[in-house]
Amino acid sequence: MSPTHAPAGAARQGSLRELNLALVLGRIAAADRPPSRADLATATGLTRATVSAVVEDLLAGQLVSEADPAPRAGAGRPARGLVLADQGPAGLGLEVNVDYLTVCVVDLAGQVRHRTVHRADLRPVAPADALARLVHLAGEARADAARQGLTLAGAALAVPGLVDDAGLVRLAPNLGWRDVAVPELLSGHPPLTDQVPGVPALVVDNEANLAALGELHSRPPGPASFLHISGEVGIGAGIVLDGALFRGVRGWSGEIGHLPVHPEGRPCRCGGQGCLEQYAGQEAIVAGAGLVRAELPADTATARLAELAEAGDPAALRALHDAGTALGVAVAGVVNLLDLDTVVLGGGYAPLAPWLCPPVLAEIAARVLTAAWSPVTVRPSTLGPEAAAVGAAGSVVRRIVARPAGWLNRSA
Amino acid sequence: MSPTHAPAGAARQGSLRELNLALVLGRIAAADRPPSRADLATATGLTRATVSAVVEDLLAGQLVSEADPAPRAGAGRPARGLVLADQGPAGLGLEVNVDYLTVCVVDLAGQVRHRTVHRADLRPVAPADALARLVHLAGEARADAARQGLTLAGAALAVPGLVDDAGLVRLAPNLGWRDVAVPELLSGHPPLTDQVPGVPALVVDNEANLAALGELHSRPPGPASFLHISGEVGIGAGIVLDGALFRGVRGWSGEIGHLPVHPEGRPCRCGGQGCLEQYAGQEAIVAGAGLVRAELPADTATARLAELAEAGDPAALRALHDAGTALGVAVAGVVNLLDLDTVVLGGGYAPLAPWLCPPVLAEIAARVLTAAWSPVTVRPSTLGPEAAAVGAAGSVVRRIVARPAGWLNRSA
DNA sequence: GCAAATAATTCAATCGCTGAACAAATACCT
DNA sequence: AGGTATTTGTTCAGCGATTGAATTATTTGC
Repeated sequence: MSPTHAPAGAARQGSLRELNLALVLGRIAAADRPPSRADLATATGLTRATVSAVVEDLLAGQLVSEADPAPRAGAGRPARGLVLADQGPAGLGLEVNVDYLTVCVVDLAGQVRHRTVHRADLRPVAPADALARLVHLAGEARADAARQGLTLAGAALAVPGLVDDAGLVRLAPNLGWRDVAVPELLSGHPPLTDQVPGVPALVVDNEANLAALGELHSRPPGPASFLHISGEVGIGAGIVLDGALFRGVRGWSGEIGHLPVHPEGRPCRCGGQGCLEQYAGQEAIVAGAGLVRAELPADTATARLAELAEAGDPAALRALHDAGTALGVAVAGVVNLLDLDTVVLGGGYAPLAPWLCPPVLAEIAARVLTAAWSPVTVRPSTLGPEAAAVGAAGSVVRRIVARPAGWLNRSA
Repeated sequence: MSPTHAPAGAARQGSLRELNLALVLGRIAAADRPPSRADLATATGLTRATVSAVVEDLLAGQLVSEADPAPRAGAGRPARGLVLADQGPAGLGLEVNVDYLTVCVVDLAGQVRHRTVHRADLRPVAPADALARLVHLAGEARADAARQGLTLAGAALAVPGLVDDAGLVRLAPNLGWRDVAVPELLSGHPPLTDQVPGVPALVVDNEANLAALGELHSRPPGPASFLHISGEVGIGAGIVLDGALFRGVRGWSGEIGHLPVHPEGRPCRCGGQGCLEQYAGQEAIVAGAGLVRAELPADTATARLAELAEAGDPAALRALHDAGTALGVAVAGVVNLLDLDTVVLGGGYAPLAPWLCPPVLAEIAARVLTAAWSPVTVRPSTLGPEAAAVGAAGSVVRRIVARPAGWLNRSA
């Protein structure tokens, strides 16, 4: 079952065009300046004739459009720049979290073209009702997208929990969800998006995974391999290796919160002992800072911590240092194992990064075998709290960019 | 820098044939019975005409050969079975370790066609001299291969240490090597193998990585994602994800030996504290069992431990249990992070597996969040102590199977 | 206003896959 | 024993996609 990089299927005549469509479109997407057909020809190694034919297909399919001629020095016929279309396919990103619902639409270029955040405590809400609200918001988003000339080609939903390949949410502890079959609950509602071959109608994935994807495709493009840690009540990690999210054998990778950092330490609700979550989770930091969590709305806990730390509160500083140290121990292990050079602190960790990074870096320096030769960067996420929803929508459009043939053949 | 799965280069006319050569050859390699051209056509989705043309190329290039017609029930013209050629390209595998040198030749089918083990204490030998001995053994291997109709198409060298992309051994502590530029030291010697386009003349890699590759390609084929742990004096891991070795950003992945298992515990020679190696490395087990390591040749320490454990020696059993527990803590963290379902104990751990597996499994059961839904298998390596050399040679032939066009175009 | 330069398109040639017809070789049936 | 059904493998015209050279298009510099 492991042909080791052998091509997936038969290479027929049409595969050539599919590959070159993806190649050319990928170059247009990756370029920092609208390239001309001639630029693309030299960049890809194809002839200008082929590039022209490929671009014609892409133009007809509303995947790219011609930009105004970029000013260029020297003689010669001016080039016509090609950019990703701002009309055409777009991705729908959804997120259910403890205290908000988010819906957003991202176009091919990665621009957020629509965004709704609906604040509400979702814990007492039944999953079916929460999803119904989401469907309503998604309907509005779709209408707004249509007004802007965008077609929703697929959707992705971020959930703070363990998700199955089939979209079954096995366990989302902080949301109180257990064995929630999302596709099934959605089957009574109108479809969220149009149907496009090669693009799944709805992908359900872990919030941390999708946030990592958002980071991967943010501008400027991040590194191809990194660890993205979302610190909320639980701690999740998205692992991006060689430009692709690594989901694990069953799609449950990234449970860094249950990495043992003190094997004989505090018992954890997972049944283990000394898990990272017990030392660097939101509750642990809040308690360490002497705050009473019950008095704080969940979404303001980290803001309050940042305030206190900013003001020099010793208990808060101490709590953040301890959490950073525990996090650093776990991260050092991961870096030793995977040889990553970048760690991104996201979610609730992002605003606390100024206080978390130093102890994390200290542990890395002390514990990573190769730290002397290859420095490890630890930095906060560049995306805001909606990273997961944006990453979800982005994963849809990245799929179209990576394999545009499906979109182009949608009506045929 | 992250085109996210975009094809590497331009898809020209010839790419089609290259892809289909790889597709068909991969099927032949993966089949458990010699397939006919018709079988391949249905399996790949290509037409029989195309398969015939592709197979003709493969036959001409000595990559496959026709087997005697396999007996088949029913009417019809008998099929001609296709098997990987036992003459043609082969891979050269080399290993330098503390107390032996190994050279072996593996053919396309994965059969070991030549093997030499040269026992000697390599620690007092200068790297250049050790490599010179290896070159001599490789020359004999090449001659033997030629007598068997095999052409060496590339070589891979396993080293117990951190290796650079360029073949620079940064650090091999137990061997006493530091910044050894292997390709440079070899440049004065005659070439180890023939030159084949697309196959590097010599790959230098970590022993644990290559042992994991050996496991991946062993018969019967293992899972596509697993963790292979080589327990020697140091502890190294090879991480195989989706059928490919994950080498990390700089090629230094797998340093599981320095995963912190007791962050405030015993100091480690890496500068950290409480690294796994201090609790589950060979020295720790030997000391825990009350043995004096200096009195044992390095290569007999594990054999002696296994003897004692077999005999029920309490100190040995206790030492193995403690080591297994520490190993289990580390493995549980890795499984939580990567969601792997198989862990292979190799190297010095293989003979000790009967005593190590139970505590490892116990820690996994207690600490892995998803253990209830997805059992994790922990088993000893099926390959012997020469796993790394065999894996090294195998990596060469797998590369040819994965991209046969290079071999076929070698003379053109 | 003309030549040089660069961009993009057109077109015959070529390569490799497809699909159908055909040839080859065996088992089953009468 | 002979004929038919069945399956394997090959041959060949057709076609889609890329190539490379020639051609057209559009601008700068002299």
